[in-house]
Amino acid sequence: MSPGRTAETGRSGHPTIVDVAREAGVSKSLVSLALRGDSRVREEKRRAIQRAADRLGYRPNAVARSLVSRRTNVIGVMLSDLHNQYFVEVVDGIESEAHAADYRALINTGGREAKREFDALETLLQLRTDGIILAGTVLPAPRIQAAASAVPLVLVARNSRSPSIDSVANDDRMGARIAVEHLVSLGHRRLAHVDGGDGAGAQARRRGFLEAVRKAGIADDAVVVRGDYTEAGGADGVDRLLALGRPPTGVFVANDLAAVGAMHALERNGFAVPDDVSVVGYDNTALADLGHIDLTTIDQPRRHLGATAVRLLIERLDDGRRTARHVVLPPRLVVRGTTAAPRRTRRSGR
Amino acid sequence: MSPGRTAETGRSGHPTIVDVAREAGVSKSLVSLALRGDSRVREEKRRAIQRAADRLGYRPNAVARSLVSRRTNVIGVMLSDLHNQYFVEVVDGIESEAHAADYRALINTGGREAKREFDALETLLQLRTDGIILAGTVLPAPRIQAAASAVPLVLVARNSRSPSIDSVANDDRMGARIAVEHLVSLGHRRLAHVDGGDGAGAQARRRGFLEAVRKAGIADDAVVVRGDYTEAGGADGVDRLLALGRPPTGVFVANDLAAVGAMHALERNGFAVPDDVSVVGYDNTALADLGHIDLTTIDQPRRHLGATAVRLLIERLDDGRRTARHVVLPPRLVVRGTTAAPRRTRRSGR
DNA sequence: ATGAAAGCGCTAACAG
DNA sequence: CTGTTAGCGCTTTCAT
Repeated sequence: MSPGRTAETGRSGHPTIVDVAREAGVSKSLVSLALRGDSRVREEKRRAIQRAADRLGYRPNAVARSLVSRRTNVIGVMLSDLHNQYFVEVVDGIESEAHAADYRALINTGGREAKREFDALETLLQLRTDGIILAGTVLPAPRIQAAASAVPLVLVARNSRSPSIDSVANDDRMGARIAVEHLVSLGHRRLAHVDGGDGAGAQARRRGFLEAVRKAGIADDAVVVRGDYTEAGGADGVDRLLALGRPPTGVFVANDLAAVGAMHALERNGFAVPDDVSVVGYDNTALADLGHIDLTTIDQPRRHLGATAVRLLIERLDDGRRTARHVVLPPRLVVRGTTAAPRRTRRSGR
Repeated sequence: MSPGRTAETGRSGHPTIVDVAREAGVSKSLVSLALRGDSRVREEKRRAIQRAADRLGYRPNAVARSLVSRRTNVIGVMLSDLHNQYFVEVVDGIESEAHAADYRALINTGGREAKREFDALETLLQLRTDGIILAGTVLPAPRIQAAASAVPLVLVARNSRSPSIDSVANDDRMGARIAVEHLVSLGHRRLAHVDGGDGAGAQARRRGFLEAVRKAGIADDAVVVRGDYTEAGGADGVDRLLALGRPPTGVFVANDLAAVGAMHALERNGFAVPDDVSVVGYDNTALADLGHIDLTTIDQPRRHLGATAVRLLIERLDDGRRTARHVVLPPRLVVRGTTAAPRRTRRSGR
């Protein structure tokens, strides 16, 4: 059907470098050099070879190329969970940085199940990806350690206990402190934290909250209730909080999704946000930016997190770094409509 | 450091089949057979070889294996945009179905930019993935056609014009009809549609809306205004709608995100949802299920869409199908809190 | 049941 | 500048 499809192309269907060589009347090594733009091939020949390749619809076989060059030029990314909006932007950062360094990123997910995550990681390992990024994994440390001994590996959003593995994370403790400081500066003195249970970073956020209220001298009026990173977790946390009596005027919730649940529960119980209670979330996901929600939250530099992970890999791959690095990126406050001064403090005119 | 790391492992770092053969005192072909569980290898030998492999930490090199077997056992997935929650669940379906058929799925994204999508697709092609799934791509038809001539390929959420390419999609027209029928059955007679511009499936949804209002005999009171698949698009659409005067009592918005924007705009203009105006979205994303939002919407069987795409691929890969198939999956209504009978029709007691 | 040899498509010395 | 020769790590006849 298509023109120029007359040449034989081997039984695999795809034309190979040998087909191109025959078509152009040169040796296959010359084709190899020419196609990769080697300077010692005469321009005229190079063009002729390129034309022959185009005529045949030749496409380099990355598999064969990788086998001999011993590098795939791909960075494998194992994501625990794509449903978490958070990781999507991390991936953005990974892809653009990888692209800039002439690597491609290939993604895999494990759905927060150790077994599936293990398979996903193993796949990447067998594929001989040049480096691996593990984002938000629930894999046990020894497994990660073992993988890291076979290929450069960096952990995103999980502090590596073993100091030998590269990692890049957000400073969750600082983020929690910033949230509290914001509420305090608004005049709030009675604060609560609906925590993230044992989700990633939840412990650090809890600790940051505690530190900050202590520093502000309002620790006696502060309370932490259990929650998790889901909408229901946030709502339940608020219910638990309200059952304690003496409701706070400001609530810091472990993440945005839970904060939305918390707001809903608050309103259901007759508390207006932010008039009666101010709410601060964490992560600055797309959710927080919805007009309906308009949530004050703590932003993590997600794209930057992803880009940094790639850079760490490349430092090992191309620059020969051998010792581990642990990068911690600072979060930042994004003020929206769910925080305001507490009622009793507000001036009537405003 | 680690025990058993004394054996030589070739200069590439990873032990190979040859290392295992030497360690076990057999030939490399026997190792190859044994490791893949071939029945003509004596059980005793098989175990000895397996032990040798474990001792060395041998891990098969998928690159080498693919080169000779001419298959990679991977399905490449090019996703236009991970930010769209919609695709995430499609991926779930893809991954689980692929896994069940002993394939792995590797994902790539193109960010809705033709240039980047092209690169992503080319990467998958050079990697010689056994099949390719294109989900929500903006790539021009000829490009897709060309790729499809090199490898089995299926389109998700985009009807292939060229009847030679497999596709699986949602019946958007039917979905729109169902939305209208729901509103009509509630008693609404004055309907509007904030459309999705030229987003994927937007045209079909618009057409379905028009068909349904015609069939219900309320076409004269129906209006379509332009919007797009974003929150702002939905809000702007409502503004445009209200500017027309004579507001509708029911609005069908092109997707959930835009519906949220529409609701916000409606409320900003003093219309209560659903008391004054009912709103129906499309896609049934996680957003719609939030307590705060609680949006009536049309559900697409997303996981099923993804799983079907994999099945279509496998039919070609393993069952030798040669002619194209176009699968269309039916959507379904999910009633939540944003739809109710129009005010003037409601009985006072209720 | 096991081993020897050939070769997948490509790159990389090494010669001319 | 260009062609020849070896492999990369693995599977696969084909002998034994």
